[in-house]
Amino acid sequence: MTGSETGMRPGDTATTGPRKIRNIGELAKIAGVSAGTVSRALANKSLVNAETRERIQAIAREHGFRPNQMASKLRTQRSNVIGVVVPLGHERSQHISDPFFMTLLGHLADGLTENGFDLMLSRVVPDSDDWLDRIVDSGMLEGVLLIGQSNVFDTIERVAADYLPLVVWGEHRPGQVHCAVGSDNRTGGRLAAQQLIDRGCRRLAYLGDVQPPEISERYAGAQEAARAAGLDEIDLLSTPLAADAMQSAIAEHIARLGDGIDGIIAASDVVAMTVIRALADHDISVPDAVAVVGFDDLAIATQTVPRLTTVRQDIERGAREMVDALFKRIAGNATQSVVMKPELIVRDSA
Amino acid sequence: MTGSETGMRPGDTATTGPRKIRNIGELAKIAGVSAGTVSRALANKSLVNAETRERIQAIAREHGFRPNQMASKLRTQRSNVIGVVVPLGHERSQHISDPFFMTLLGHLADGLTENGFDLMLSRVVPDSDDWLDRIVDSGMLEGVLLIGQSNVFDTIERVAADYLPLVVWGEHRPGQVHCAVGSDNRTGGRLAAQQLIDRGCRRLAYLGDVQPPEISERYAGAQEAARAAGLDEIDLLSTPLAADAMQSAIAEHIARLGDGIDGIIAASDVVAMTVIRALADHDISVPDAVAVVGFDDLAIATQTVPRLTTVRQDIERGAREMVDALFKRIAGNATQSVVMKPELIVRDSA
DNA sequence: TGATCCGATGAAAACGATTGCAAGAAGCTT
DNA sequence: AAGCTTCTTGCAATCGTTTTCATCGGATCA
Repeated sequence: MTGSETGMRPGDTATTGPRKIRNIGELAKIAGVSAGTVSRALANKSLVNAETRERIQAIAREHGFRPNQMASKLRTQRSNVIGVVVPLGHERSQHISDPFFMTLLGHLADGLTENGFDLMLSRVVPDSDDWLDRIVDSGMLEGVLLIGQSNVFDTIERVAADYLPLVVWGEHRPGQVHCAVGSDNRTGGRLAAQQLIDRGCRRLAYLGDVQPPEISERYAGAQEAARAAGLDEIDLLSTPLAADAMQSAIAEHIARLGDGIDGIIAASDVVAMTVIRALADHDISVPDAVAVVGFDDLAIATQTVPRLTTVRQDIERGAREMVDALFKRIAGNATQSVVMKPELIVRDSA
Repeated sequence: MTGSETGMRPGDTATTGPRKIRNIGELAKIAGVSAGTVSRALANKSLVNAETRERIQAIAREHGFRPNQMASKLRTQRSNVIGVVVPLGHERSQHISDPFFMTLLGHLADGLTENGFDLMLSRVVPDSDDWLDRIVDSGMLEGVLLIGQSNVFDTIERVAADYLPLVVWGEHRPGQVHCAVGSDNRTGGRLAAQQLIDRGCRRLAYLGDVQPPEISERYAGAQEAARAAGLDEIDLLSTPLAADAMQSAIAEHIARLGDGIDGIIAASDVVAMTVIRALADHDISVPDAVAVVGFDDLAIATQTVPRLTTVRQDIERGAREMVDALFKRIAGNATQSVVMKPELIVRDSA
């Protein structure tokens, strides 16, 4: 591409030496003005004469000079950085490679960059109990987005009590302090179970880890539906959500499935996919012998064989809601939690 | 939920007022020492008397005070932040939700946090041609990891010429300036094709987007194997790598597959999975009628039906190599590119 | 003509930590 | 008792911007 052979910066002309400008003061000297003027010129403030402004910007461009952000952030007390934090409370290795999380992260990244914010990513193993405090008053972040409540709901509540610009993906419990964005998981769980019941399943099992509130609500919802239909209690086959551990756990569950289970509710699409794979290992046909419902409606849900019947969360909208709420809170206005209606998507697995 | 009603910070005692300490100077006043001493005490320097050090730390803990990072970073000229950048050159919407990328990102996050670095994530649509310059001399980053060369190889070369702490995931071309970590994609492509040839396939197709060097090398490698075996040229069925566009493109390719193609080489596992799904739509059995080989060996490769035969890249090791190389470069030592040997993993799809 | 006002610029004070240097106190040596 | 370390600590400069306030020339107004 242009200039790649000479190693020039994009704005370098052949005439000017590439001597680096280290700070606004040096540039000021070259331009024959004061540092203040340079600062204003580079920020495109109208206070400086249009002509000098352009001259200064030209010099900056030629030398590939960009003002030091750290100094700027320090002076203005605004970092334009949002922390996106994944608490790995119940599972050390989960999540960051989890497609659901990735999808959400992608949309968050879009929303934040559109608004001129950078995104600082942290995976945290919440040990010391002030993990969130450390993040919140590191002085680097304008706001924090938390992905999932994991098993640290109470910590979140405590911190949210004095820290406004915090928005969490997860469940909203009545009376909770922190602003959460998420789906109505209980309804979602009910939808999943109902679909199985409607297609004639009589004995259901739930595969997931009920530590995170989102997941346990889904289980509770499913349980409600089963009860309402006069079915037996839904078996809870506890399943870690981290990819590797999940796989073996599910394999075991399926291996000793036996006793007449004909419908499986999976805590997520990833679990559902793994379940289907495990069932295939035992030559159990889906959905004929056992029907399977997922949760999330990720991109992969349409790519499995058979395609997943699943409860859809609108992740893109969720990301938008999180970003919106965060900006309102940064501006100083509290916001309500957002609970989105989940939707059952019927495909082939149930 | 401890303390959530009173809004106390974790270390607050009941006796001290929760009056916030704003900076090191105020803390110094409270402790009856100078700011310098506080700074040293909080940094655990041995120069301060052990007793005063503890006293100062105790006060800090009580008031939940943490020194302002921006000021610290400005003064020390070290940010302890690494930029992880995804250039979306050829496809605006790809990647960040791409499981391969996510997996790599997860391992990078681990490697960086273990070393006490934060991770700043950017998706960039390289338009203005100084996108990378902007990132590199934003003054916020100690180093940059680039995920994928996309179609911006030349820009990377130009910037890498004067910016040492830059490591890229991707292909290493002979004589290239920038340090890349990646697989031997040509060999990988050859392995994939050879597997198909060995099991008797006679007419092969390649599904992928050949703009990114990694991908085009895989195609080239496959082509070599086909040629060596005396087969026809491998059809290149151009396929975008962004999830949504990919799906429809693949559906179309498969729909008019017809003419005797019996082996498909997919640019990635995600492509392979989508292909298998599309084949199922046409009741074409895998691997009997058409065999499919993927690339990456992601977690999903073992979960599909049938399981993917694929060319494995060791992503975890790749992340480690990237982080190691970056740290060496931050320390001022140039590093060589790392080209990892790919490995064929035979499962059920070919 | 003198009083205002305006637009453009410079000087200097923040922002909040870190750190080299110097100095004071103690302890030791001779 | 003078001279030397050895510890601790304070002072003040520094990192590089941003922004308030003052200034100054020139234009406008009465």
